[in-house]
Amino acid sequence: MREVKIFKALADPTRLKILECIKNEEKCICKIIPYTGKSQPNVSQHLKVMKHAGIIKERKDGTRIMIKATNKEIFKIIDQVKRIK
Amino acid sequence: MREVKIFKALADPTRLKILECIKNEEKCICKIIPYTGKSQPNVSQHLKVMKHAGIIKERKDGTRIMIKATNKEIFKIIDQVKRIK
DNA sequence: TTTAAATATTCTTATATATTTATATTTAAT
DNA sequence: ATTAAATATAAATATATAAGAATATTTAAA
Repeated sequence: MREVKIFKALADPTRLKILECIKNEEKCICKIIPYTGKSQPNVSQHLKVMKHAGIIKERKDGTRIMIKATNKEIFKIIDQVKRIK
Repeated sequence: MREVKIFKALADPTRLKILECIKNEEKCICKIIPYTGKSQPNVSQHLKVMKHAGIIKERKDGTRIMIKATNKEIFKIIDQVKRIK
């Protein structure tokens, strides 16, 4: 069930923070790490979860890896959930 | 973080099935149980999770408890996630 | 007021997930 | 070729969540 995988990917504060960080522009992982306040391996794991759910994708830029949302629709969904009720 | 709680409430196949069951009409828990194919205590726990997230509410009708979504917006959100990408 | 139906709670176990620490890999520049 | 920066992986641990089994509670009706 793909929906479940997507909802799970969104059901974590650190991952929502990462998405917030890449909401307006593609970002290097090295920028995402300090934004979340978490360790590098921890952020790496969270990115993996979102990658497997298909909600983010990456692009190599030398040593750096740039992350962006696969589909901007995901931000609308998050906003709708925030506004609910 | 209320969003996280809502996403967690949606991140489970049994709970999505329960929501699907009450999508069009308020339903008695006794109808929801066979629909999910899970045990009564298990369904009771899942309902509790969704109640605490604020996405469903209940109404007593004699011995029965009728369940419905607090806000129909939740179904739109689920549909959007299903259609993503 | 006892009984049966519907539902909740508690306890236990199994599994999944998040986090940390340590180490490995990759790439570009020297 | 070596090194440094960026990132990934692995292993260990802690915590959360799901599910089953047993029992308790509530309510209406007999």
